[in-house]
Amino acid sequence: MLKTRNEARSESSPSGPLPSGMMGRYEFLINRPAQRIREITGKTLAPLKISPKQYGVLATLDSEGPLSQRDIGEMLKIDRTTMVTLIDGLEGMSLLVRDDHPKDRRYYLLHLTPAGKKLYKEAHILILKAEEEFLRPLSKNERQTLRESLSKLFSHIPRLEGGH
Amino acid sequence: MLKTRNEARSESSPSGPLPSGMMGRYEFLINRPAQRIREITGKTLAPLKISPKQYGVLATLDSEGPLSQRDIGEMLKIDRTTMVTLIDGLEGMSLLVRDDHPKDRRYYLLHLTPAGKKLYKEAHILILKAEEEFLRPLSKNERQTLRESLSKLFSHIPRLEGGH
DNA sequence: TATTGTTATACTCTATAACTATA
DNA sequence: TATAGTTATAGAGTATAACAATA
Repeated sequence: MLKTRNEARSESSPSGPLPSGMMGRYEFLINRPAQRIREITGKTLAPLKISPKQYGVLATLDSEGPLSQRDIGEMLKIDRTTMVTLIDGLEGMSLLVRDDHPKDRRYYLLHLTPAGKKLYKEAHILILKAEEEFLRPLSKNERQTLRESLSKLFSHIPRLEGGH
Repeated sequence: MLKTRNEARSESSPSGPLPSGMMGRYEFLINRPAQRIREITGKTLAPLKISPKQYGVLATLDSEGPLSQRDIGEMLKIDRTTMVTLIDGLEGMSLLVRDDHPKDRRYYLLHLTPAGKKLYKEAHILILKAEEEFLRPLSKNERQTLRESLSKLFSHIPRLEGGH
């Protein structure tokens, strides 16, 4: 009996034996690659001591900053209370500063420090390598088509679904 | 200032303003749709009082059963200890039974009860509707291409990455 | 009264360690 | 010594509620 199972395991796909009843399910097909790229991204960024979410904050400030914590949270779909810890970490590493807003003292204007911009650039290069590793099974054409389909799915997700 | 932000929010995509620095990142593009289909699937199955993971167990047993808890866990990448609670729930709803294995008393052979098969069929229909809702932005061709690309990514994920 | 940021707390999900019974 | 299942526990991640300062 053990032998039977080992035979089934022996030389199938790298992911091991898969239930045929699940192979057609999009939720199944999309979630494991999603988990996989989260893993790869997390490991890739680990040497820089930032998390994938923190990379997202840096990238957002680099392209859109300065922004308030709320603004970033809305863009990246990260809760206000989660943002606090995230920004605390980045501020502690001197990658960004919390500037007072001149007109409305309720919120900050976050912007990257020179060190923050520098680290973001390094992180960006690592992220591209992580993507390359993730996408390795796909041709250039397949990658482009995948990106377009994911973008369509992404942009049709309603905001505030069960929201705050 | 608030006005500026509200303008930026006013009539963009349903997902709201997005950071241009993140729009090209596959991790970003894949994870939100992945989270979205988890949400849809969870809500869709809620009336049947089963979770998406439990649906996975039912589907796996329907197509591959009988199996041990370990077998199912390996196929669906669910930890042994998580399996216990999952199976407890399904057994409590009389959707499956834990039969003793005739040769090796260390493990069970799980198989669906008639009620389990019936509920699985109902759940399957709901799942197809959930997928339809999720995939609505894509044409038939795009859906097929997406499935193929995700399948390739899926099947190239190495087993036991940081594993047990 | 509403909003930004903060803190404390709770909850969900999952994994780790230790145990049992079997092999 | 190894494996299937179980239990208790701990951890990561995130959300909820209440609060302070400000508008």
